[in-house]
Amino acid sequence: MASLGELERSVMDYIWSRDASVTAYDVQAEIADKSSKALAVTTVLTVLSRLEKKGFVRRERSSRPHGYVAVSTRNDHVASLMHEVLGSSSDRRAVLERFVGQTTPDEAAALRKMLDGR
Amino acid sequence: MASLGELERSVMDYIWSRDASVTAYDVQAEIADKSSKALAVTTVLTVLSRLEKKGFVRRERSSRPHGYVAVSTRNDHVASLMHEVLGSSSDRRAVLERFVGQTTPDEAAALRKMLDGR
DNA sequence: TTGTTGTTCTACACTGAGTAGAAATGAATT
DNA sequence: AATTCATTTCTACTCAGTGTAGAACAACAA
Repeated sequence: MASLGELERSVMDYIWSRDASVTAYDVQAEIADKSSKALAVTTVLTVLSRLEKKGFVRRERSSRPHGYVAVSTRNDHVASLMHEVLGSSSDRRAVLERFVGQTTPDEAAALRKMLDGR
Repeated sequence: MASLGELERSVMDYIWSRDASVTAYDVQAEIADKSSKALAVTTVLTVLSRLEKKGFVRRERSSRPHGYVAVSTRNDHVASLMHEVLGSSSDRRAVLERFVGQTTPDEAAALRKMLDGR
């Protein structure tokens, strides 16, 4: 799976935090705000293009400053990543064993409740 | 957390599969065998050094062809990775929800059993 | 048609990872 | 001790990915 650089991640974090579509200028402003880093808008556009290529965002070419939206939610993405990591193992059971073993008690409880739902 | 390149991963896979310590020559032979890729032993040594620096292996300098052992088991490592990914989220519950949602029925059953153990 | 705003193309620098030779080191043997 | 062979370290090259942005191009409004 394609992974993200630091700036790419920042951009995705912002896009994930908004559910409407955002423009390069929005992103630029946000980065300037959060990290006191003044990026050229072309830089942001390059990053957004790469994110589109990697399948993280979809671009709306209809509106004039193009709008960008996340393809999947952040939570779905993280969950997928977890499954991907898990899948890299030959013994999934054993890994899950370790995984729940390293889990806090209330998270374990939450997990149990979720599983009961199914 | 430090991640692994493709060759680094192959090397770790091999080291994880053996529980005794291995030498650069062992690794070299294994790679040659598995991937029909003839690597110089210095290449393997470089990779092993990097893995040591990243904390994935420990080096035994006592024996003459140095021995290398994995610092943690593969399963522990994968489980840690999963926790790391999960930790990158702001809403752990929500992610876990998605995670168990994407789980096969028998894996869910296994999970339930593990949780009952605690 | 011209100016303005937004987008694409191209390019450069930096880092991590794959790769390995040259040089240095350690150990065994004569 | 000097020599030789195995092993390790140092250094260096390449390539891809990412951060970065200017120059060139396209779309639109006045």
